[in-house]
Amino acid sequence: MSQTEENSPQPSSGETPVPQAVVNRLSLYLRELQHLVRDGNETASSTQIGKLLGFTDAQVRKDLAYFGPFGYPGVGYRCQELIDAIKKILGTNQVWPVVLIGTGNLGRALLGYRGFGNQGFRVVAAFDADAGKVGRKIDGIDVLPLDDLKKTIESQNIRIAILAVPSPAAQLVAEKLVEAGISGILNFAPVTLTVSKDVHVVGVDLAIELEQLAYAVVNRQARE
Amino acid sequence: MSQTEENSPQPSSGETPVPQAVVNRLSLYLRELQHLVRDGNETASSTQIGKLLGFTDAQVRKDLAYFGPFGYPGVGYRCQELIDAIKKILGTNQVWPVVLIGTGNLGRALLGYRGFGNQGFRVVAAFDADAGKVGRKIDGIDVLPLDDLKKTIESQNIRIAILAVPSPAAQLVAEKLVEAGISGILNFAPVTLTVSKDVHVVGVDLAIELEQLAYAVVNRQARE
DNA sequence: TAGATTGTTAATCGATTAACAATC
DNA sequence: TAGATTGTTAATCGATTAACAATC
Repeated sequence: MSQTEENSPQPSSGETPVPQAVVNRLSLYLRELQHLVRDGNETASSTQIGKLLGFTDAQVRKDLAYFGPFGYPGVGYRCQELIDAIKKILGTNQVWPVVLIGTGNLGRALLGYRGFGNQGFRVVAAFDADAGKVGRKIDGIDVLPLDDLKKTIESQNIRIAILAVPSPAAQLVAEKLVEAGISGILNFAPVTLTVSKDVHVVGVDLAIELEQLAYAVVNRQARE
Repeated sequence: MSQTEENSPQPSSGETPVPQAVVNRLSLYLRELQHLVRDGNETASSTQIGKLLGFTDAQVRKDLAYFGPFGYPGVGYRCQELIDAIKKILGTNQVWPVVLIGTGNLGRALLGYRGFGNQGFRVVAAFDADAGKVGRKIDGIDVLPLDDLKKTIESQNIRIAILAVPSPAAQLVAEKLVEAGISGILNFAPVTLTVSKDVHVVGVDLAIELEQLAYAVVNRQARE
């Protein structure tokens, strides 16, 4: 843990803030670079990276340059070095303990999801309002009662929560999370959460993702 | 089914294409309007809708106006009417049959997810490469062998697939889907899929979503 | 009518791309 | 050195916001 902002390579406050779109692509660069390393590549140029992701080379360079001069003229970017740099920027060079609320269908799947661990996140506890589910272990993780939320979050200094409860409960649970000191919520309930400005919410609405596909298919837009 | 583009209210090709960001927000408007109706609201103004979602009133009006003059000056938008209009635009005024590939942790959770049905999607079949899983029924849906993919997709005229297979298999399965005639893929594998330009891919990478949260938390950006 | 709210135009703001000197 | 590729500036492009006449 210890996700403090000390010695982070982000532009210090006061400078141009990094656009959200850039931070999003940063995660994609990271993922792609990890694949490149796995395939045995030592370096990659902005053109190569861009081709893989469908971006222009200029965009790749500009995005990365927000955070520092990582590239080597004439050579490109050293993959592993850039991976380490991006992880540090995103804060995933260390492991974040996270809690999961809601052990329904989706919650249980998320508990078993291996992708989190690979990228610097570890679900340390699960919570459920249903007394019948409390006390179980799912994929080795204890299911605790909601009453233990604050205690757990405070004692383990947890900053991020995954919210996978039914829609009608989402707002209330979100408020409990904030009250317990959480600063980031990954919300799977298809509702807009209202939280104070210093709490960050990323929403994943599976139906919305399908709707976007439906629209694209109906309008048969060829990409590019 | 019959997701043809006949009598859709989208701007006919040749006119200004609607920005992707607008289509994304359209889904959010839909979701919010459905909540408003559930709460007994007959009409809503652009200011109200914007407040709920954190957008300006001007943006709400401009977004909606891409698709037609849905509002009533002095009154606002009639919620149910706008819901119906947006559904038609997105293509979800009819039910889309979809297939799911991969019945691991995540795949099974998606099979049980109720949110799809509410929004115009129905999973009609699941597929798995593992012969041991084939033949089962999960949440009432048959698990079929990958060999049946093309047959199923063609016979039921399926356009959209949900891909929840392990990363190493994703690209290959995606190619099979495209070969079978799929035009839209909701991809949960943390890889960039390479498909022909007329196939649409929406990616959901759960680790990336958490990374975005981590960045926001580390940089403790107050929103707004 | 007066009040509310739309659709739309013009102004602003921000993000992407192209181009190129600097670098290895 | 020649070739490749960066970081960055300026130009372009697109999206958001403000303002307001038109409408109910």
